[in-house]
Amino acid sequence: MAVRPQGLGMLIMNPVALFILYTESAMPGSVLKIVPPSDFDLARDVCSYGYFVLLPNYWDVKNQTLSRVLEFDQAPSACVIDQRDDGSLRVRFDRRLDRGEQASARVQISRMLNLDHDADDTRAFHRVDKRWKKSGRARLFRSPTLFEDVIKTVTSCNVAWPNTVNMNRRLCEVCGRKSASGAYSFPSARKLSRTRVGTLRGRCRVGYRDQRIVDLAKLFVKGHVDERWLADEGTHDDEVFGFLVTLPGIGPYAAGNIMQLLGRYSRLAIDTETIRHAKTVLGYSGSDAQITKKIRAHYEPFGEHKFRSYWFEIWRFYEGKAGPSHTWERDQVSTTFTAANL
DNA sequence: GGTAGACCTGGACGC
DNA sequence: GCGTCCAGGTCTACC
Repeated sequence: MAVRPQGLGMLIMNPVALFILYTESAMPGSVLKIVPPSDFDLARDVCSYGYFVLLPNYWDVKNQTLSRVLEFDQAPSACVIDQRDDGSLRVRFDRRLDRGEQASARVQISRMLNLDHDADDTRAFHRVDKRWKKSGRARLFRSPTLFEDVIKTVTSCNVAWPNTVNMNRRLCEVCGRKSASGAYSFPSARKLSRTRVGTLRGRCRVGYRDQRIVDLAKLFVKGHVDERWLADEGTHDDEVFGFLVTLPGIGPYAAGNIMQLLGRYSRLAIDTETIRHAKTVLGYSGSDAQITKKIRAHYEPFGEHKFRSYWFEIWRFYEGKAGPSHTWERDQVSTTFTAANL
């Protein structure tokens, strides 16, 4: 990959740019090759959900690569992921990984890119909703860990999108660990379980979410959130939803969103954005309660896939306003992401 | 079961 | 530059 010249001023102003230049000009670390399912498309499948613009994720529009820092027991490591002409993924790290770390990296990347979701899953979705067959959309981007997905969801509740962007940036900068290339990881559950609520409020600006984030982290550390059970096909969606709403800071919207991040698409995550979508795109009117009822009826035919049908409708609306999502510059998207701003 | 108000931040707005 | 208002989902108290 070619080294792209960048000004020193940009490096000073933008630590992510520093990371990109470093990783593209000198990759002293491990390189992994991952063979994804045949229908996987890095640009389309990364740029499919808003979390791809939240730190520590960084989508490099020019190079069409995903960069971020992954957490390992000993030390974090930054990586850059690109897709080769043969469809395989190349993952370059900023330091050498031992065998255990390489195995962990594969698990984290597989979760993040939804690589367990194979072509059969895609076909099943497209049989129910043919609108996305041509584009191939079926996967939704997520985090390397369920914990990060849960915290990102909590930081997206009751705030405008720019605040969510800032909270995640500060969580990484204040509580994350620095990689060899200078970029920060997303803080682990263990780290946040030991972080003072005053730090979260004062430095990360998470507001009243401070205690809830610490409590959530403690639940993860103590093993009270069993991802294996939550992701198990034998566990009914109602059981998962019922458990999630017992977690601090998780209400009906957040639980519905976490369910899709677990690969369970049978429920909607209805928020003000959904209502806006229903009014402006679907043409519904009435009180919020009436509109919510219409929304549920509208997506009911999509059954087990209804969240994806709903989400890709919203995503198409955003792309209609702002262009293809793989061309969205993070700083631009940080301030103009919701339909209210588009 | 339904509803009202508090929680907290940051942007928009008026002065 | 300052003060005020508002949006956003969850939680708690109350009816």
